[in-house]
Amino acid sequence: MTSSAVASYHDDQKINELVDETIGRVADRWTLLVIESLEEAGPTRFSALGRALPGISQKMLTQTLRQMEREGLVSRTVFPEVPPRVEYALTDLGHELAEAFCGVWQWAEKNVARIEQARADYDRRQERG
Amino acid sequence: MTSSAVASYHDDQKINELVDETIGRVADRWTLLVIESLEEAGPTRFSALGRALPGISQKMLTQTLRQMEREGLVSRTVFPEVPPRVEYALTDLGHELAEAFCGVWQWAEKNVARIEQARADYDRRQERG
DNA sequence: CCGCATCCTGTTTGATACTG
DNA sequence: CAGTATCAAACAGGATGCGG
Repeated sequence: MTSSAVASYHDDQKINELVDETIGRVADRWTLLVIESLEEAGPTRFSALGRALPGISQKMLTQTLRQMEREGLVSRTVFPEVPPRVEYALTDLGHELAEAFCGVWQWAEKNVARIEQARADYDRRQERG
Repeated sequence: MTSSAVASYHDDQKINELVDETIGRVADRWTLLVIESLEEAGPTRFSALGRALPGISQKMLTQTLRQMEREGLVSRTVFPEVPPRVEYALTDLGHELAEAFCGVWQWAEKNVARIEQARADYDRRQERG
């Protein structure tokens, strides 16, 4: 914390709430996939992003991008052309988040088999019990 | 995200879907808080966990723990006593996930101010435009 | 003490149609 | 192309009461 304000117990509480809230927004399904896609492909236009995220609706894509823009994770650039073109890109903050999520992503990748196994075991136990 | 992670992503769509699904489950609000709480406090019983997570309902706590148990993130131990006692603890897999999430947690903690600022800027821009 | 079953409500999401 | 508007459907979540 770089804040010059007095660091009190209550400040810590407030910060934890902010952290929780932030993670809650950022840990969203589509947000994660958008981050991944932009990190991988660089600046991408709206329709291309939609194609890159199978199953997302236009509405959810718009909503997700707006929220991410508000959080400062992506930038939105409108090109005054015909037909219109809008490109989305990760900001520095967004890029740093992508890197932070790397650990979770790798964990998931590395442990897919263990998780599948755990589910299978659990479900089998349920069927019997 | 590392290039190897991205490469794997391209290599196997099935695994990617599993990874997405897994992250979707794990990125859940209560799941994160439960992981944090168990990582910090060690094995904890149901009611104590409820007290440690202000705002969670009994239903959501049960639901979250069941799902985590199914994914192999927590273990559930019933002590045949009167009154009944049930303790939850992180498995190795759960512990590793907690460590992986450290990066995201630290990112959020470190950037609370930047995000707040980004939101304020965005909202101000909206008011004008 | 633990936690499942039920009911009920508010939010989230998808489909569709329309605008600049 | 890049959205917005609207409506219905689906789902998450809370409250309550019961059972092991």
